[in-house]
Amino acid sequence: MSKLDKRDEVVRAALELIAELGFHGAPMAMIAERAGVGAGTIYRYFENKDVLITELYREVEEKFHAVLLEGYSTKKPIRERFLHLGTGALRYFIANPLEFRYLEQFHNSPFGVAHRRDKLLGVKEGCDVFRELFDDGVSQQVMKDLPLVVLFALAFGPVLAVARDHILGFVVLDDALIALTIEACWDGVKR
Amino acid sequence: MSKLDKRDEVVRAALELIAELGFHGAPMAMIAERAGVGAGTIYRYFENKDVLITELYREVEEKFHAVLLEGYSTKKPIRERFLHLGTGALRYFIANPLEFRYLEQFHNSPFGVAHRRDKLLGVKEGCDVFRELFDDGVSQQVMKDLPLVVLFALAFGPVLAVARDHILGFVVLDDALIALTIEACWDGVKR
DNA sequence: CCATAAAGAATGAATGTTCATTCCGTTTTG
DNA sequence: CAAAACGGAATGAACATTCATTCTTTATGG
Repeated sequence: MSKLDKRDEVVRAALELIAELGFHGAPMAMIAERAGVGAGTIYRYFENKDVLITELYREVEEKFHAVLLEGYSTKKPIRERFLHLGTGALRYFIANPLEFRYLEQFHNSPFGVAHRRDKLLGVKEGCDVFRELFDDGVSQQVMKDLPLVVLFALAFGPVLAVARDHILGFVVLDDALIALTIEACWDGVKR
Repeated sequence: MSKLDKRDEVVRAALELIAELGFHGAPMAMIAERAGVGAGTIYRYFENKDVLITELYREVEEKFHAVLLEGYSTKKPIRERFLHLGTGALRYFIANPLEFRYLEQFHNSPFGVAHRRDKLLGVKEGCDVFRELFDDGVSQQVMKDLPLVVLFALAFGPVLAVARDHILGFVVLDDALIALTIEACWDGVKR
């Protein structure tokens, strides 16, 4: 196994175990075993568990943003852009439950709050796509005149909630239902 | 301090510390100290930490439901009922940030998933108020014809999201903004 | 009404466990 | 062969829980 393979195995194992068991349910020894690696080896690639967690978050988020922005254009009309991002996000979460659960774990943790603060105050790439969409929507009078944060909640609160419910098996979201759900989110933000 | 006082102090301390620091950031010793009580004393009232956590959840949820149902009547029109529950919930969360954070902690934990499953399958009092509202809304063709779970997500996903943002200081929700937010949620579920 | 004993409650130091991290002998690589 | 990578036992800190002891309340008898 090459050097990079090992790092990847650690990251994969951490994703699987933390998504399923949470940060505190997934000890380093367990991650090492799942990765087929000695416990000490993890520390050759990550200074400590916090760094592993944060780095893994970065990778998961980056991959998510990349997929989301495929075929996205700020030239298209607001509504179309909104539906693109909404269905894209929901589809992605459903297709990648481990990533979704990991992102949720991260957001509902001390890590998450700090990170969120950075995102809203400073400018983090990926976030400005949303900010831009909502800014445009408001200034073009297509969306309700509400604070950015509220529009964000109206748009993505339901997406996260249904993704969770789908992954936990409380509902089955097929393509038709995904489309209807995102349309309903649009009804929430549109003027 | 009487017997009941001591139990109450433990519950209060646990609420404060767990809301702020999470289940894993709030050791029993710390809860005991904050409660002004010996570490062993907690175990006279709660078999172990899990029981304390679950029992505290029960109490917090019960209080929340009681407040929510003040002045609520299933006789009123759907929209009015929806706005009552929505604004009621949002106001309550904003006025009681500790309770809100605690509920969030609980939901995003292994405890929470089991609890949620029970709620959706079996019938837990308090939950049927929502179920009934959405059932009525759909059958009277006032709401979109979507699965209960999706309607629930559309209605309360945004409420939880903005409550979180308000409590973390990312937005200030006054009465006017609360009303606008819940109206927007209504736009999401209404036909 | 007091003295005394029994029961109940409370305490916090001690225990055992779990875990992140380190250390050092071994293996692989270049 | 030297250097880097690796493994996994060893270490020490943090934590939930226990339990022998102390304190408080209540009951009893004179």
